[in-house]
Amino acid sequence: MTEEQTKASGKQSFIAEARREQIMNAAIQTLNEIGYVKASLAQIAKRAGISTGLISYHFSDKSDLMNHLLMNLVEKSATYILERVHRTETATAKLSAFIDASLAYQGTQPMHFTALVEIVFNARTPDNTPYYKLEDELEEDILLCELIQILRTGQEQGEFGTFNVYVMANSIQGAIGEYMSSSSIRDKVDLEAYSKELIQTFEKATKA
Amino acid sequence: MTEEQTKASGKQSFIAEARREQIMNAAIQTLNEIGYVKASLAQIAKRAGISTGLISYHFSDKSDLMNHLLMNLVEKSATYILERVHRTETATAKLSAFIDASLAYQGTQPMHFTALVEIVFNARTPDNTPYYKLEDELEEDILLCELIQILRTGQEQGEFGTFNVYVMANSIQGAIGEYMSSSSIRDKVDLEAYSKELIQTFEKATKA
Amino acid sequence: MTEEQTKASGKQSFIAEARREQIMNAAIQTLNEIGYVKASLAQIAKRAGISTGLISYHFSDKSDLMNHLLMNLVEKSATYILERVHRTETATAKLSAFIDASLAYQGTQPMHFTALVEIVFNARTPDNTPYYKLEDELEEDILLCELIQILRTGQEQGEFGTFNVYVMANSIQGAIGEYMSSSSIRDKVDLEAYSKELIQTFEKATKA
Amino acid sequence: MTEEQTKASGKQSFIAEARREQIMNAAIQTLNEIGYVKASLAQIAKRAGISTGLISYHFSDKSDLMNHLLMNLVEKSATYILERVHRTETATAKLSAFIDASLAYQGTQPMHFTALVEIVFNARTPDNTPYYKLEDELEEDILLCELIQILRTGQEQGEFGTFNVYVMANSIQGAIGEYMSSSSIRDKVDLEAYSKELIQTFEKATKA
DNA sequence: CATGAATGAGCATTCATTCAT
DNA sequence: AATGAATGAATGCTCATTCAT
Repeated sequence: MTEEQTKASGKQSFIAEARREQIMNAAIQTLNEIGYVKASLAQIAKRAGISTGLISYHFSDKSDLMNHLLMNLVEKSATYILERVHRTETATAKLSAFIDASLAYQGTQPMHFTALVEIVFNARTPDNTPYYKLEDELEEDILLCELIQILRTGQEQGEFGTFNVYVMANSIQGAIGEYMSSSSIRDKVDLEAYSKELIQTFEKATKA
Repeated sequence: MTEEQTKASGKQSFIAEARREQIMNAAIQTLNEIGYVKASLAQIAKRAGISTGLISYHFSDKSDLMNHLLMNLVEKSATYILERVHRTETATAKLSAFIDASLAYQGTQPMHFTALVEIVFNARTPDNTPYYKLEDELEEDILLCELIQILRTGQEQGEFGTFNVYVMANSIQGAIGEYMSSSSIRDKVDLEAYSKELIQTFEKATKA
Repeated sequence: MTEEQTKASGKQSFIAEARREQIMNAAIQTLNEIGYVKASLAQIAKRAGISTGLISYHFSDKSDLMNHLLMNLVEKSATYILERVHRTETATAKLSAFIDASLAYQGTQPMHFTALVEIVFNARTPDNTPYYKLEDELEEDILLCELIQILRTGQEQGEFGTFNVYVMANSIQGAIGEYMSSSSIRDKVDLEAYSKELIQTFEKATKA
Repeated sequence: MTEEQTKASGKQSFIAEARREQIMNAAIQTLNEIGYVKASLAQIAKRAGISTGLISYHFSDKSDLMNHLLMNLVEKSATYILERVHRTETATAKLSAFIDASLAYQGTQPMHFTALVEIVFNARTPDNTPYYKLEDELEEDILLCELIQILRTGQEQGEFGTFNVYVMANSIQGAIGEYMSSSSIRDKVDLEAYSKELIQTFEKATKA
């Protein structure tokens, strides 16, 4: 590749990348406003202020768009959470940070979380397997691995007692996710209080 | 109403009810196979072996069908779980029974659970509010109330320590639900083991 | 045919005739409320308080129902108008009576007139010729013939001047019909005043 | 707007406008051939040689298409008639011109007239009020106003006698319209003869 | 890179009609 | 005589996608 071509393609992919970003943001907005079922390319295009065809130009498919968006959302949330977890030292502190950061991210980016839920619970692979039954190569991968690692380390270093790390990790994730899915709990307990309570709950559950 | 009329209308509504049941079963199957987004009336009719128009004859709407199905599924699971909970006496036993029965129901009726999830996470009210952000008048209502009641009674009778019952109830439901949504945990831990571990986890978390 | 059979079939056709009458009345109501396009058998049945199938039982076809209704309406209006025309003697008086009775009938039976208009301007023969372009065997037949006869007699007896009787008859009918089709004129001139004016107009137009 | 933009948008809307025109012409043809009731988008599309979806692309609705067509037809006929009326001077001449031009237009554009009748007598507002009971903002508006104005001026200037202008105008329009609706008169009297007779009829009826 | 035009398949729904009861 | 159940075709409409410009 010549230098000129590099420049050219560099510029093009910059523009293209900006456009893709714009489309994905419009998709997030659309998913929040009308949900996955009604989130047609036309609706997304309308919110992006562009033509429908342009989405097809930048993404090979509707599912391609949704996959890219999903990866994007997963990556952002994982980055946010892991960054806060890695600042701490002990397993107990890491666990607290994990719970706190997970909930905090959902609180600061509720549109991102809703979009993620809409995709995970609606999108399916070409052979009709739903994403929520796959959960490989997704957030769960990275974040669940981290969580398992924290629990395992805590057990090895005597901070935590004995329990099945997979079950515990799964429970923690379920408890975190449930807060966002259920509005009834959000009406009764605010995010900060929920976070504190959850940390206490799992400190008791994990302690030696 | 004369006896004859009773017979006649009884038979008629029996036929109609049987057909509605058949359609709802086909809908469960369809939701499992291809998901809510693709679950068109045509697809459901195909699986029921009937014409599309007949669904419209028995249900005023597609949303009417889905709402009836949702209520049906919620009712069945609640009946199953509560029946097992009510057999026990102490709060601790009730909590164990609740967790165990919830997981057992999902284990014996995985298609029902998937269908329920598909509806809750995809259906929306006419003003576009997703069902999963409503969560009133749903399973959560009855079962969550029961769970909260168990926790509160346990605290009053000194079986459980102090914690926010709403947060704890929510965490328990999240931990239970996560097992069905995540196939990675099901590959590593079987239902019975998961149930035992989860009971231990929340016994520790709730104990005085 | 034995006497018994006669009785029986007489009773049957009496019941049947009553039912047909009921269905046609429901059809009139339906045509007034929602118009020909939306006047489905289901809508008519709903207003008659019977099942859809019963209409199909009593009328071979939807067009059969509409044809019977049309004939019925035409007959009723013709009877009403001709009865009043025949009471008078001179051509001038007959013409006045014709105009007055035509408008009076529309005034006393506006639902009948609307139903008639809805059918005439919407129904079509199997080969797609619209009824309003046929106008044979219809009201126009009987009433137009009468009108032409009145005009012709008037000319022969020197009451009227020379003019093309077909054109004059057509104009009179158009002027009468327009009053019911156009709400703007009904808002400005009431039925009685319109009738008087119209009579004067055509007295001037026809006089020797 | 720059010159380029003008050109571009001009060309684009030209293509779109041509397509809309084509669709409306196909609709006229369809209304003539099979009538309003059967004039589905599919039938119109078939006659236009395009896909059904393209009609939905260019018109928001079926009623939108019909409304645009109606306005189009009304405008064309009004332009034709008024242009001929405005060429004359006296009220008597204007009245003759009005009658003659109205019939002539129907004679040269019989498909347009039929299409107009089909729409007016079948289309309904969203609240089910038929167009023929509205008759505001329609042909009647412009042409009826002109007709009333002619009659009023004729009376003021002593050309015409005393009569209710609304009733006379309504009668004239009824007499004109009836010629097109009734094939029996068309079989007996040709357009030109009818026109002459009608002019004479209303000259007598209006004269001082 | 971007658009608007266009397609054809699919959607939920309604329809006239038939038929067993 | 009358019903409710059932069908299959047709309706208006939206969709993801393609393509010339």
